[in-house]
Amino acid sequence: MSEQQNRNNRELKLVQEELSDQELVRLEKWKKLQEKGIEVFPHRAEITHSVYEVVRDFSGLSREELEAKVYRVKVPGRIMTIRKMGRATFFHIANCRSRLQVYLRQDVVGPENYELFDLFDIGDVILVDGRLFRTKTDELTVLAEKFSLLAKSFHPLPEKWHGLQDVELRYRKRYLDLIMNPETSETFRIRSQVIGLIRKFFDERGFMEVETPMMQVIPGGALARPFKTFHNALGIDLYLRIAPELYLKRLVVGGLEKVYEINRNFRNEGVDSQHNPEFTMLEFYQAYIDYHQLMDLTEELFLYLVREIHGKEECPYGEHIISFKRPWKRLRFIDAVKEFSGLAPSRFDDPKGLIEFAGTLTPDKKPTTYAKALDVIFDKLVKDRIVQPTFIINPPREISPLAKADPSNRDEACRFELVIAGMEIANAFSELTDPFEQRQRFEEQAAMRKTGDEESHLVDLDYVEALEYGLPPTGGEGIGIDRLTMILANRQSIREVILFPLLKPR
RNA sequence: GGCCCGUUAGCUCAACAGGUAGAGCAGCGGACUCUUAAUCCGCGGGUUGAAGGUUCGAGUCCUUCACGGGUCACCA
Repeated sequence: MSEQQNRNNRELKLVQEELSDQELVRLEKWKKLQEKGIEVFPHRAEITHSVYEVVRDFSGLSREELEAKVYRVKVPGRIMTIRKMGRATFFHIANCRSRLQVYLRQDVVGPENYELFDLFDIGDVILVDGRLFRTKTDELTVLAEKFSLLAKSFHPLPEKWHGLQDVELRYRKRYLDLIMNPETSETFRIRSQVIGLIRKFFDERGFMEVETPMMQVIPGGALARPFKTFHNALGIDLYLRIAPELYLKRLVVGGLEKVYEINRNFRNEGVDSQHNPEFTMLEFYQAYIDYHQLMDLTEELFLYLVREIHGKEECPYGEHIISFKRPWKRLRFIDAVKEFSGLAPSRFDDPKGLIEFAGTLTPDKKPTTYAKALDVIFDKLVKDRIVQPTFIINPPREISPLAKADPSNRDEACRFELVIAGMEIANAFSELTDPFEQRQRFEEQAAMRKTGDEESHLVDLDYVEALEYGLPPTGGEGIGIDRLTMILANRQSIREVILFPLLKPR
């Protein structure tokens, strides 16, 4: 049996079992194309430009320039619109970035080829071979001399004017979202830029990019519930990492004085517009600096990103304009709470009363200590009110088990959180390097765990042992890439900056 | 997990107070060689998310379930 017959006998069955009239029509067109001996899914295409490249490289040319010289292109793209007018047809092809008009004339391609185009649909990917010109309305257009099919599309595309609006469909079939909605591909282009620029920034400063375990025996470095899995051959429980922190600091002990990692973390917690179970984190560590120097470095990094991406030192976010001009506000945690919580100053002299008040804000998990009460108040009442980039410095030591205590006030940590648009974007500290103190802090955390605090830190003696070999003074910081991208791409939900956010299967 | 909202043609949306499920785009047929949300004439397309219930009659009211969005709780 020849390959051709084989193909014709293959059952025409799409994943979706009940087909609409439009899908049946497309299957019929596919059959007709095969009968004509046309390769519906060819192996390769000889192209000279992408749609984007045509638009980028030739938009500057005038009608006269395009007439004076022949600019020939072989450009692939997906058919997005078709306007047929008898023996001439205009249509647009697109890639994820740009659109290009094509002019098809019967007298140029011949009656047979012109008729063949009737078997092509909106959504098909085709190759157009022709020369560039400008229409009388001055639109850059390819006058097609040849065209061929690169892939048949068996389903109709969403509506051309409104695009794909259904949020659930946009996430489940992200490819349709990318085809139909230019804002979506623009968002992910920004995300890619953010990550590329971060690499450039740190590489230029002599940092080494590393990868540390995603599967860990003791999930440490943050306070969150982990995902659990099992390794068959070793017969041990493993956890997907909630943070790379403790491994990166082991590397600094090993003499890698400037390291960074951009990778996924996994936290088994709720899903909302700021949380996805897997999310991307940048963590970097630099020996011999403290958290004040980290603030300077952070300002430099963000300023670099926003300049490269937006060409200025600010960007819009929702109703706001976020300005990254230096220096950013540096506000002590306790002062932030006192200033923005709306509570009378005297209430902070009554720890018991404050703990009780904080308990009313989180009835499911009431704080037990003054430090935790302040943390709750900060989260519930303060964070949302901070819009411009602000370093919240020196939070309570008790909620910072991996940070150095401030020598001038042992109750505070040498740590900051960076808040922008009400979101925690970064978290950084002068790393706790004293193995004895680290062990004691772990044990305090273990005690809290016994009293039912599931999110206290686990004791990691292997890590303490690494500290016993000597970790030099080190500044370390984590930056949430998804949230950072939300800010820079002006998107209000984390699902808008993650290509395939977690959804329940249908 | 709690509460609120949503789910109608391939897509975007209508459908009063319970009374024959509609439009635009897309599709099909026809006209049209500079159109661009092309235009003009004609046609087809629905188990109204699922299952029950109330009613003479349910897209609409009630119950349960599924998925999604918002919000609160947990977390970054």
